[in-house]
Amino acid sequence: MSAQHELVWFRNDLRTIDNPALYHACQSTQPVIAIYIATPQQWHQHDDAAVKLDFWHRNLVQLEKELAELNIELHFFQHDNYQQIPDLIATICQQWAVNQVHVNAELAVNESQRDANVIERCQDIGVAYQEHHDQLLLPPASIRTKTGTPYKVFTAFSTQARQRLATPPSLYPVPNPCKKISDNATKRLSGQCQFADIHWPTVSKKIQTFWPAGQQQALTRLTEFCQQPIQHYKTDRDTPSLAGTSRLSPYLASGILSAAQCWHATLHCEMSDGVHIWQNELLWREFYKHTLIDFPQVSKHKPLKLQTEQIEWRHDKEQLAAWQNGKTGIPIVDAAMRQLLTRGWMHNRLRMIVAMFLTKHLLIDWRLGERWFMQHLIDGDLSANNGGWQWCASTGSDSVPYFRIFNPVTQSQRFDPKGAFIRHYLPELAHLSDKDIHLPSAKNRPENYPSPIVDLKRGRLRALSAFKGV
DNA sequence: TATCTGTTGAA
DNA sequence: TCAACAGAT
Repeated sequence: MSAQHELVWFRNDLRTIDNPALYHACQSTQPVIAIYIATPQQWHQHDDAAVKLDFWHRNLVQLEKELAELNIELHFFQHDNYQQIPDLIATICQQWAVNQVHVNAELAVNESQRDANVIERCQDIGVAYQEHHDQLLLPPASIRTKTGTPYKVFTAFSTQARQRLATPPSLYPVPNPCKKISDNATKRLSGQCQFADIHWPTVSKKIQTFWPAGQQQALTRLTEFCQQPIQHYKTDRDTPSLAGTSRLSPYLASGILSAAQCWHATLHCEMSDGVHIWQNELLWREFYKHTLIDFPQVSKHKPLKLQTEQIEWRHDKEQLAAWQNGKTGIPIVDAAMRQLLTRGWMHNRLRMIVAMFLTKHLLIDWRLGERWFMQHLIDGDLSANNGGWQWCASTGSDSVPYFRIFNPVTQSQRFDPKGAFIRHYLPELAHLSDKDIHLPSAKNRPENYPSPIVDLKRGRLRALSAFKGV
C-alpha cells in the first residue's frame, strides 16, 4: 500500500463547520479517513445519560452523511474503555498508512491521560499527532492574574477574557472535498464494527423531537435565537415557562456547535443588555472549562474549597430519592425535577433552585446531585455541571456565599408567578390558585401530592450552622 | 446570581 | 398595615 492517509478522530466535536482538526487534516493532499470509537463501559463510569448517548447516536448519523460529501468515510470502533485505545490507534495508523492523527482536545483528566498515552504510542511508531482546542474561546492557561495564577473570581476572569476576545477566535470553514480513497485501501480491522452494531440506548420520540440532531439544526437555533429572543434575554431567561433561553447547551456539550460560532453570532447582533448577558453565559462556560484544566481535582470528585470536605452532609436515601423523583412536596422543585426526567434538560434558573434545595435545605452532598444530573441531562458536561453544583453548594472558587440561600417558594413566586410552569409538570396541582400553587396548605393539598419533606425555615438554619462550622 | 428580621415612617 | 431599608447570615 503506497498511498498515505490523514486520520481524524472524532470525539466531542461532531461537526464539519469550525472543526480545526478536520480542517487541518483536509489541508493535506492525502485522502482523509475519520474514526469514532464507542466506549460503552467508560460512558457508564462517567454517568453519561441515555438521552445524551442517543443524541450522540443521532448526530453521528448526520455527521457520517456530511463527511461523505467531503469524500471522507467515517469508521466505527467499539471498545470497553480507554486502555485499549493507544493500541487501536497504532494499529489503524500502521495498517492504513496514516501520516498524521488530528484531534480536538478533550479537557477532563481521564481523556487527557488517554490522549497522552496515544501521543506516546504515535511517537513510538513515528506518526505525527496534532491536537487543537475547539472547546475553548481562549487557549488553556492564557487567562492569568498579574501574579500568573488562574482566576478564581468570575468577574475578574471575564474582564480579561473580554479584552482578549476583542480579537475574536477565527472560525474554520467547511473544508473542500478531499481526495477520494482508492478502493480496498482500508481493510477491516479488529474492533471495527458497523454503526448498527454499537449498542445505543433508546429514548422517547418526544425527546428526540425536542432535541433534533445535526449541526444545521443547531445553527438554525443559534440564528433564530440571535434574531429575537437574545434581545429579551435579560428578563426572559429567568422565566422557566418561557422559551427565553437559547437551549443550545446540548449542541455545545457534544460539539455539534462550537463556542466560537456562538461568540461570532453575538458580534452580528445589535448590542444590548441581553446580548451582553448571554455572552456572559458563554464566559461562565469558559470559566468552568479553564477551572477544570487549572484545578484537576474538579475531575476527581473534590471540591475547590478543600475545607468544605469537613461539612457533615446528611445521608438520607429517602430524601435523596424524593428529590430525584420530584416528590419533595415543594412544587417548583418537583416540577423542575420532572422536567429533567421527561425532557433530559432543565431550565437554568431551576437548576440553581433544585441544587440549592438539595445541598442547603436537605444538606445532602452536592456530588450526589451532580451525579444525578449527569445521568439524566442531554447537555451533561463535566466542567459546567461540576461548576454549577459547586457554585450552588458554596464549595467552589467563586461560588455563592453559603448564607445566600434561595428560598424555593420565594423563587417560585418571583419567576413562575402564575404557576404556569408548575401546572405543566404537576397536573395534580393545576387546579390550585396562583397564590396556593407555590406551597399548597394541608387543607388544599391533593391526596396524590406529598407534604413538604423538610421545613424550609429549619432546613435553612441547619445549613447555616453546618457551614458556619467550617 | 438571597433571605430573614427588625426598625422606621407614611397612610 | 405595609413598603422601604439596614444589618446579619
